[in-house]
Amino acid sequence: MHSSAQHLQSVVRRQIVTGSREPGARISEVALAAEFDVSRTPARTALASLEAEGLIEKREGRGYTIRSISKADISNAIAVRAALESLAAKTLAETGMSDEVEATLLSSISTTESILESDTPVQELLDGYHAANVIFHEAIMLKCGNDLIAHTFERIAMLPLAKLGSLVFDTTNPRRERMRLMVGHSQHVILLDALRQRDGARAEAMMREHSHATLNYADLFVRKVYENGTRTTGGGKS
Amino acid sequence: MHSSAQHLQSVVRRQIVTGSREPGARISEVALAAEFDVSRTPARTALASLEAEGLIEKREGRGYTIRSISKADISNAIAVRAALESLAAKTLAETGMSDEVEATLLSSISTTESILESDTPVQELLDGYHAANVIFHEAIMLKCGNDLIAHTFERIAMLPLAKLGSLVFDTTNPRRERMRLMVGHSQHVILLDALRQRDGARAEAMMREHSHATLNYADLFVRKVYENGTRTTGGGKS
DNA sequence: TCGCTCAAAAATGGATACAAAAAGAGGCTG
DNA sequence: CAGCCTCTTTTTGTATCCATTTTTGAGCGA
Repeated sequence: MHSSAQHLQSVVRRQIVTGSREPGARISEVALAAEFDVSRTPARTALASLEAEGLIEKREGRGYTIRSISKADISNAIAVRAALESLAAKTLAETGMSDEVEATLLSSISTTESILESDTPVQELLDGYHAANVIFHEAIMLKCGNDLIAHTFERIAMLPLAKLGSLVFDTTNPRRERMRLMVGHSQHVILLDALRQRDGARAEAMMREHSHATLNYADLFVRKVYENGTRTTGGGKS
Repeated sequence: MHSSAQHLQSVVRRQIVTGSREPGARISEVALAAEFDVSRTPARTALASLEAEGLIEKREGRGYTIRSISKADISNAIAVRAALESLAAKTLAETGMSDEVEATLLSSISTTESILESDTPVQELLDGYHAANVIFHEAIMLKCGNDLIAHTFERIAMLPLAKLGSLVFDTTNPRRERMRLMVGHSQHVILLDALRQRDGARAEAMMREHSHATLNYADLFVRKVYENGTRTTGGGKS
């Protein structure tokens, strides 16, 4: 089922977000085609798609170059995601969520609650929370009633750290991580309550705060990464 | 300098937004290629780009279909645009605008002010205001310091009525139109003031209100269009 | 030694040919 | 008469070839 072009796109995307491909490096159709032993056609398709995702840039007549992600890019991506997500929360609250969405959110919250209450090791804690977190946020973004939000989000989702799947963790400080996750969990609870009461303003404000926390944390994290080289976990399933 | 693919994309885009192409109709690569007497390669590129813009949808194994734009789609697009634009205003206020941006905004405001004070005919009034309005909003969106906002906006800008160039006017009621434009102008003035004072919260709130007015008006307009068939002006330069 | 020009090589955009897969229509069989 | 199977047509995905444009490098001249 995977066409050659989609396979290329997937592989190169992973190479870019994991840093296998140096930012600023150039990719040409011919080079990519030769590297994967396919013709230029799927290579061209893949590069066009990656450009639409914002991972590479097209230089007129000079091929594509890997975008180098700066601290500002990360902050920008989180800010945009926060704006979209708070709009989604507001919309969903005002239009009312379906029983299905409510069940999904509730299930996610139950999961994170039981995970946080248990005494699991850090890595397992992070993975479990991460999975439930993705479910929670995707349910809101994708089922909020404004399809354009989901559409827009998917277009920019591949930018590192903006993607839901790219939440960053500082495994060197388990206690603090656990606390941070508990705060996030409590915000999920409040969000669900606001959605149930169809309180658009409250849902919007809560989601905004929730995203803002992520931004603050990412900012701190980025500073560490750029200065000390701290590692990340909770990686990039697409 | 326009490549064949870009030309196709531009033409078909116009056909779609002007309604030349029936919503729901199918477009295949071969049909499009034959129609414009080009090969399938640029046709494929153009269709892929149009799909990224959200104007057409890809049905697996069944070609592309023209998306039919509903009232909800228009509201959704305006809501997303409002969220992005208020974020842009906030960002620009907090980071501080360059002298160049300030000059642009001031120039736009001067233009709309002189237009509104003069006694020009309706059509000329609308065209003049429209042009200045586009300059004002684009200056904020594109120069706010968050390039992802501009990038994101460009990806969704083609949805009818969400595009800056697609502001709608009800030419059957000139007095009311003039009043509406004056309100918009006054909001521009306030926005510039907030930006100058680097008051992010005020700039954000004002832009939100400004966009909200557009949404309300568009909602009213859409109702008319769908029920009475009122016409539009101020049309779609791309 | 520096700069200019011209040529060659490479890269992109477009055209076409080929294969595979899927949808539709029509006939065949139970 | 209905359901299924098959053949045809349509459509997509991929490979390759051609042309145009750009870049780079070498050589020559001042």
